[in-house]
Amino acid sequence: MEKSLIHNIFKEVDLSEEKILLLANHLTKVNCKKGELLIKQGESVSNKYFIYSGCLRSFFIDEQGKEHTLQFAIKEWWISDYPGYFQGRKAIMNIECIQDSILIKLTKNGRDILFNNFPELETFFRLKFENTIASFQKRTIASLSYSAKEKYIQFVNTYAEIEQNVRNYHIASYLGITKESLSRIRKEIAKGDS
Amino acid sequence: MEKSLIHNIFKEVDLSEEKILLLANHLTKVNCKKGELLIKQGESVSNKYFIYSGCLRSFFIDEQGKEHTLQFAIKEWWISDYPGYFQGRKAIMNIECIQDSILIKLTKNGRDILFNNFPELETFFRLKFENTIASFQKRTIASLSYSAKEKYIQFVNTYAEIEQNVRNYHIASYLGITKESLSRIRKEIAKGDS
DNA sequence: CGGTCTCTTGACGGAGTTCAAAGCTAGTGG
DNA sequence: CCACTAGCTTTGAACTCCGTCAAGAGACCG
Repeated sequence: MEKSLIHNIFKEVDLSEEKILLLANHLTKVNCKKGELLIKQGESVSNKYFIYSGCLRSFFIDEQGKEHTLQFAIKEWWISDYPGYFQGRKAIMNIECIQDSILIKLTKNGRDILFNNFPELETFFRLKFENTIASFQKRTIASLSYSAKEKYIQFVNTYAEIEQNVRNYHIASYLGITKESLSRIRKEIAKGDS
Repeated sequence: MEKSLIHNIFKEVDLSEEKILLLANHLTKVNCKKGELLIKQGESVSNKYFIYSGCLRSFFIDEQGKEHTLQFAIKEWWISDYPGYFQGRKAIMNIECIQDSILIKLTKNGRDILFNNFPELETFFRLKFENTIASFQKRTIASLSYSAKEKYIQFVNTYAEIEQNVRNYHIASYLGITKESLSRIRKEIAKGDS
């Protein structure tokens, strides 16, 4: 894989030539078309993906067949089914490509090898994880405390770039409301702001 | 601090005498009475706590003065305000001792020193973080997909030990419902099971 | 154009909230 | 050992937000 991509992914890490080579051997570039499913609920999970460009989402289908979006991921984010990737379980969610995307794939094996040979990488991922956990805490607070309208406003403020790239009904399913409710909320906000 | 406690905290790590000493220098045992607040919303966050015995919870107070429980922590769990601890922000939540507890405190400084001198510890915490992230994903799925009754049943099944140690109104605020709703749900379940 | 996907609108229903009051329970002191 | 209190839980009635179902209006693409 190209060196420039590797620098793009591991911005915060000081990389020797040797380590770049090591990384290049364990990362794979993947082109992915809109609509493709990279991970499927119930199947085993081998990879984690870095988004170089494009947009993905993870979602869960419940017993009634309803979709619930867990996460959107745009450029420079990582995405996977974490119970599957970290704990070796079957995927509890799907990962879907919602725009043509260029991804960098890291397999579980590759990851183990890199962690064993490359302690800085462990620090790199630990820091990412800390930020992820902090974000999850904030999202949990939002979902416990805010009304549908407040959640939508916070979403737009926090993820303006994502909001422009995804369908409204995906946002609704991320916020835990129906597309009809979101439509009414948007109408109300438009009215109030004019 | 006692060596036995250190083994209890870092079960998965192979510890040399030297490293035990290093750990002992940076961990502090804290006795904490029911009702004490260890971290307060809006203040800075210096510590992370391992629960040796007892029970804590983290909660957030919204603009209307309502409490929302984010997490319970019982023995062998870690707890803190993560946006504060990881990212140096002011605490967005409170951490309250809900039973007389014995805690092990790890300061941010202590943590940095330990990470620099002790790579295995970085691995130890990375693995903890991975599990935390996987749990957050599962909780997010639950909060998006399940009815109040289903969430309560899942909570009882997953955290039976916690359920016996905390007040119902704390559980209600963890599930995102009112104490009255939880009371009605419990009544319904009791009726249905008999 | 014609079809499919997305967003909007309306009427109705239901899960959960709110507010107020009463019933429990456990701890405290006489 | 009982009485009192404070904190917790339960119950009821009215209300509200959001979901459901169904239909229509745009928008996009071959």
